[in-house]
Amino acid sequence: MKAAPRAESSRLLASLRDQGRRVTDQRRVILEMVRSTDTHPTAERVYHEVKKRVPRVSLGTVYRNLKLLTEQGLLAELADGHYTRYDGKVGSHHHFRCSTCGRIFDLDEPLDRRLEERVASRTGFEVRDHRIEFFGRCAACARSRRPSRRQRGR
Amino acid sequence: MKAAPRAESSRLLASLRDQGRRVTDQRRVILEMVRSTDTHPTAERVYHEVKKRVPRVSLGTVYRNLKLLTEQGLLAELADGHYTRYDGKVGSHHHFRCSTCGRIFDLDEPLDRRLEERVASRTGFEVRDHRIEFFGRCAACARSRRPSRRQRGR
DNA sequence: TTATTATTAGGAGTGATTCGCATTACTGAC
DNA sequence: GTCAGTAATGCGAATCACTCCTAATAATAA
Repeated sequence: MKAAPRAESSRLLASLRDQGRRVTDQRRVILEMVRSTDTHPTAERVYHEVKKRVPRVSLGTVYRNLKLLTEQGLLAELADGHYTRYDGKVGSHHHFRCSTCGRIFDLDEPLDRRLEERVASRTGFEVRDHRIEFFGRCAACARSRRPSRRQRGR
Repeated sequence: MKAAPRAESSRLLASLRDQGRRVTDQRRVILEMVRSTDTHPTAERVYHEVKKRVPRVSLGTVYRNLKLLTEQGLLAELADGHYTRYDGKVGSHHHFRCSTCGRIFDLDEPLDRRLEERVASRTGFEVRDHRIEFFGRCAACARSRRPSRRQRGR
């Protein structure tokens, strides 16, 4: 887990306080945890990580706060079949999903807004955003011919 | 529901038979139902539609067959938060998701394979496919300012 | 410090999906 | 056509991610 962008997280949490919400340890640590990694963790995984710093935290609290933080735009959700994954990187970006090990990688491929305009003019829809999901095998899995680490794990 | 592409479905089911699976009414009707619509139905919705033609069908059978047909590549799955949706259009194509009414529309925007090559060369991953998801409001919802039909429905 | 009230822990509840198993019904061999 | 073998079904029970309820706790404002 990379160094947590604490200052940035504090600023974000301050915006919560302005809306009458409170800043608890649980809430702060959950936000920092998700923002400090690019592994798109599930709620269960966030729970286990947060528990290391806040041992009394409950799973329900993790779910509740992930939901709240997502609603507030501080986190993003990623539907992944059985689980919901959370993404600390809130701005538009693309993903690569390894079909062997199941990991999801961030890509820094630039967004092409012209795509949105084209779809908008062809369909008459209001297009606000788009996201590309690439599929295949990540470098590690391609090399080993076996799932490299955790298999389709959380 | 559009006219079902029966002949085509039969051909697909024949490929199942070659693998030692059997072609039952339930299986055939489920495949035809999903392939005959572009509404990306949930299992529950498939169940209700199929029941009209095969009244004794059970929900478990619908789930079992949707899964099987997906594994055989005759259908595709679409993770949609709470539900799994099914797509009878198996080839690569893009989607537009209306954030007001929740409907998912097929787009005929062409695939740009150069994107895949670019990601592959930048990351060292084996890129096999990609899919773009556009977000916004569909024409009907944009017009009415209210969810136009079923709200985030199945 | 105190009052107010959002938040929490923990457990019960929910809802989509899967599983187990007795029964049914394709299919191929005779 | 009959029969054996076995895939598939129906139905209820089980699973599992997630949400909800409630009494207890703790952040905040005065």
